[in-house]
This record gives sequence, structure tokens and C-alpha cells, in this order.
Amino acid sequence: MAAASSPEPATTKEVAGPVAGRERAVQRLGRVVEVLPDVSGIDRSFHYLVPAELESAVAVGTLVRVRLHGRRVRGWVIAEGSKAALPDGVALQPLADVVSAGPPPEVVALCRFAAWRYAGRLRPFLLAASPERIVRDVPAHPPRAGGSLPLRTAEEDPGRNPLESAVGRALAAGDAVLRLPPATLRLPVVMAALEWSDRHSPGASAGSVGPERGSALVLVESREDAVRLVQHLGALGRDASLLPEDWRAVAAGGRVGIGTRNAVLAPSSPSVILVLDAHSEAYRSERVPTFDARVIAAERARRAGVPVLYVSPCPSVELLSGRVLVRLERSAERAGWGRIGVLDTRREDPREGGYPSRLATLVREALAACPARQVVVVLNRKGRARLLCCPSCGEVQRCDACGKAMVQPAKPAKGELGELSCPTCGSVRAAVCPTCGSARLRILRPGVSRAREQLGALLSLPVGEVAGGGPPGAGVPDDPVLIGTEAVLHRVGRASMVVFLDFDQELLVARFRAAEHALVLVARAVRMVAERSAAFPQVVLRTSMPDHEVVEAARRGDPDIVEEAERRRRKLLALPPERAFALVSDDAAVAAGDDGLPGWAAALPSNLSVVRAAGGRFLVSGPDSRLLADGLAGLVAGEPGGWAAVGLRVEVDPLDV
DNA sequence: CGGACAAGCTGA
DNA sequence: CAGCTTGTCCGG
Repeated sequence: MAAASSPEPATTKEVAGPVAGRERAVQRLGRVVEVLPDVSGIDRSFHYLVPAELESAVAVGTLVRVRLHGRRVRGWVIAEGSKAALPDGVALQPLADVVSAGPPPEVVALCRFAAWRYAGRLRPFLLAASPERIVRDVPAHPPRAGGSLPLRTAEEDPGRNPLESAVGRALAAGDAVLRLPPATLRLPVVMAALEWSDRHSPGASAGSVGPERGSALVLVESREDAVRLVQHLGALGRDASLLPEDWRAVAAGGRVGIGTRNAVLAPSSPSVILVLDAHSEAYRSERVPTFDARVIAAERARRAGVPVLYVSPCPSVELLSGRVLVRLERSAERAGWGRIGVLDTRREDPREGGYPSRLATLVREALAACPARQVVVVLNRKGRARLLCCPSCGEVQRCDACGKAMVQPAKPAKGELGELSCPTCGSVRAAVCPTCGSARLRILRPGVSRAREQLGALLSLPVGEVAGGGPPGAGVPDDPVLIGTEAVLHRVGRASMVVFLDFDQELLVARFRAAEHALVLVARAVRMVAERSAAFPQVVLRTSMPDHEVVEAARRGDPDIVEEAERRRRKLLALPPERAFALVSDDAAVAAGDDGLPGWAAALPSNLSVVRAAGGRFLVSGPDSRLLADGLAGLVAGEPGGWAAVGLRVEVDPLDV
């Protein structure tokens, strides 16, 4: 069919005939669209004709039903197409139906950016950008002036409070991090940003009548935060929509859309994007594609010409990289971290055994000063004991199979020896020293359940254990003292005091983001303890490294201390943001078992490097994320089946390298 | 992903 | 060699 491959003439006279002629006219004149099937095994698009009766309902982003290889599947219109681009001899089929409204064209474009940036398929992003349930009647998107928002260089009104002025300065900068200490309430920050957006929205002018309101997209770290914020804004007369369920309202022009990381793909045209608790790892998707909503938010803001503001008490160096940092005055920021106490384990009397009496004094003070609240103790070690040794011969209890230190998951029943298990290979043996046969093992590193017993004895108070998982607040015991792993910081709302029983553990974790993560934990703890004027330290760090930069930063309420150290370290070791990384899993290479580099490595551009990493994966790195993404995109460029066909799984910006 | 079709295996 | 399983290919 030679006609199919020749370009369409601009006009055609072939309009005669009532039925067959009309069919033919559609064939010749009809609109062609590119459709990406919503099928996980297909990573490519196909062309379809738009039948006249669906003409007005089909736009880029629309969810449609098509016939593909004999089955009817859902898919997204991802572009306008043309027959000219098709290979010879393919007969176009019409779209079978329109299923639902989908993301607006700008968001489809943003999804394409995300798929490129994270070397993944388009489908998961389009899914995240689409409504959960079918939406049939969305009013057409009101065209909004984009790209021309006047960004002022300085906030002109000096009469407002420091918080409002800081928000104003940060928004005026376009892409900024606003560092606010953990005790800061978030609602006034959001309100200040919304009011700024009202004043700077394209429709706002001195002569306009009635409240002219800008629209906003607000990202929060958890579902609970989103629900709460929608309620609070509603109470203040702001029309706020919860994503993803209020997708339709947001698509129809709802003023404030609020949600977690997927909300960055909301179907709105925000005049400001706000990311709260921007240090939170919840903004990263743990599944491939491992996108980061903060990165997509920045790109969205850049494309729309609107400001994006990241709010955090302790922003990471990656977040700060290339952005303006706005902070409060030193004294105000320091005050917002409260009083941080330090217990130096090097000064503890070993004869006291377990925990120092000073700890008991602090806990009792806190309970007396604030009887309505609990004291929360954090120990990031599950089970009863993570390291045991034999007191008679001094042997550390190791696994016979793999040599790793054995752990004791639970307290032995009365009269029983109990069991040790290996955290690496899972093998189990009785809690008896294999060298000398002693059944009395000493716990060198207690886990949560042993620490609970010890604390109960020290304080003569009931101590409850909080297990991880489940919604916040559910299943939290009402004992005066609670202990758990860092999950307690998410499960318990308020506390009179938070004690990190072994802060060394957070400081010594062998991950390159350990220091920043440790400060995030302290910030979370500070937020749980509300009374700012309390005379006792509200957050207590028990550590053998009181001079460590994280302890110092927390005490002085100055995250600069961690940030400077971290930035130096990243530079020295060429870690992000100095370089960009991706972990590539190649099942075929692992199966083949050769120890060289796989074939695709040679196809990467010379500005990227590849080394073997643990677990049969490959660590690809490049000078920046753009060059990395371009290089990785080259791996599928010539492949019609896309990522589905190449058999590689790419994790861009991995948490650990 | 899942249908189509081809090549391989089994039992009479 | 029918009838079934298993594998590979490919979609407009």
C-alpha cells in the first residue's frame, strides 16, 4: 500500500459517498494518535485512528481502549501521530473506546521526562498520573499563563513576621530550600506560601474584585499528613483536595492539591509547588523506576515557570545542590531545636551495668514535668540481643555456616536454653557456647526486648514495646515509657522526652547518607516533644561520640555543621551530588556467570563508567544525572521493545552505592 | 502481558 | 501422528 507511506495531501476531494465514502475519508483525513498500551510487558506505542464520534473526547493523556494483537487493552494517548511515520503495509485500526480522562498533556510530557531521568518505562508514571477510578467528565483545562510568572528578587513588604518573610524570600528565589527548625508548625508555612501565590498569581491585580487565588500543589511525606493538611486548610476556608482520590476536582481546577509523592503528577496547573519535610525518604519510590518526587517537582516547576519550595529542618546536600538556601536567624533556628541532652557512654560506670542512673533521673524528671505524655526510647535493634559472647571463654557467638554474629530473637522460656539465629543465612542453634559448653551467654548489644527488661528494672516503671508496621497511633501501649526501633518516631504522635539509647549505632551505619539520616531522626524526635520552655532536655542522645558533627549540629540547632562535613566527604569520595549513579541489574549476565563487563557496558558513552557491584549488579556513574540518563537511554534507543525487551533493571540514584 | 504458532515429547 | 506441553515471537 504505497499510498499509506506517502505524506497526506493538504486537501483531498475524496468526500463523496454516504457510508463507504465516509469510511474512506476517515482513512485518508482521520486523526492518528500514538497509544501506549497499559500492559506491563509492552514498552512501546502503536498508532490508531481516531473515529469521528470520539474526536472531541480524545486528547493527549486520554485513557482509551484499543485492539492489540487480538485483545482489547487499555492505553494512553501519548502523542498526536501521523500515518506518514508508519512502516509500509500496516493497516491502522480505530480506537475502540474512550475509557477515562487522563493526565493533561504537560503531565504526559513530565512523565516522559521522569521515564528518561530514571531510565524506566513510561507506563508506571502514567499510571501514577491517572485517576484511580474512571473519570468521564472533566471540564477542559482552563488555559493558564505559564512561563511568565514575575519572580521578584526581594520580598517587598517588610512588615510581616519572620516566617512569612522567609517564605516570601524563598518563593521569590524560584527554586529554594527553606530551612525551618523541627519545632516549626507547618500550617502557617503552607498558608504563607498560598497567600504569596494569591498575590503573585497571573490573575491577581490591584483592581481585581473578590479573592483571586493562585493554585498550589503541596507534597507531604505521609498519607496522614495529607489528610490532616486538607482538613486544616478547609477549616481556614481554603479549598483543598486530597490526592489521589480528588483527582477529578484537581483536574477541574481545584485550587490546592495535596498528596504524597505521586501527587507530583497531579492533573493541575499549580502556580506554586511546595514540598514539606523535603528531607524525607518517602519522596523516593523504592520500586523501579526509583523516581524521586522532589526531582520531578523541580522539573515541573521549571517547565511551568513557577516557584518550587522545599521545606525541611535538615535538608540533604543533594537537595541543597544548585538551590538557594533560606533560613531563619541563628537564634530562632537554634530555639526551634529545643534542648538536646547528651549522655556520654565513656563516662558511665561499668559497675552500674546496663544503663546509667542519670538516664533514670532524666526520665523521671520528664514524666513529672509532663505527666500526660510518654517518654519514648529509641533503639534501632530488633529482637532481644544482636551480639552475644561467652563470659567464661570470651568467644563471640558466630554462625557455623557463614561466620556472622548470631542474634537472639526472643527471651528463652523458663528453664530452656533458648535459640540463636543467624541474620544472614537463617541457620538456628541452641544458645550454648560451642567452644566451652557454657549456657550463660552475656549480651553485648541488647535489642529492643532486652533493653525493655533492663529499663523496666532501672526505672521501676512499666515499659511498653512498640512494634513497627501498622498505622500511626494504632497498637501503642499506654505505659509511661515506650521503647521501639526508629519506627516509634512514626507510630507515636507526642512525647515528653525522646531518648536515643544507642545513638552511636546511627552514627556508625556504613551508608553514605548515615550522618544526614541520624540528624533526620533527631529532628523527628524534636517535633514529638512540644513544650519549648521545658527545663529538662527533651531529646537525649546516648553516645560515645559527643563531639561527632551530628551530635554537635543537634545540640546547637545548626544543620550547617553536618552539611559542611557531608559536602566535603561527598566531594572527596566523588559521591552524589558530585557524580550521578545508577545500579543496573542484568539477569542474563548473572546467569552467564562471566566476570567481565556485559556487552551493553561497551555501548555506553565514554563519559560514563561501569564497575561490578555486589549482588551481580553493575554500578554505572557519570558526571551528572543528565549525562547519566542520556547514556542509559542509549541502551534502549535502537530497541523497538524498549526497556521491556532489553532485560535490564535500572535503579537510578540508589540509596547506597 | 498474553495470543499465535512452531518445535518437542509422549503414548498408542 | 493426534494431543499435549514448552518456547519464542510480536503487537499499529
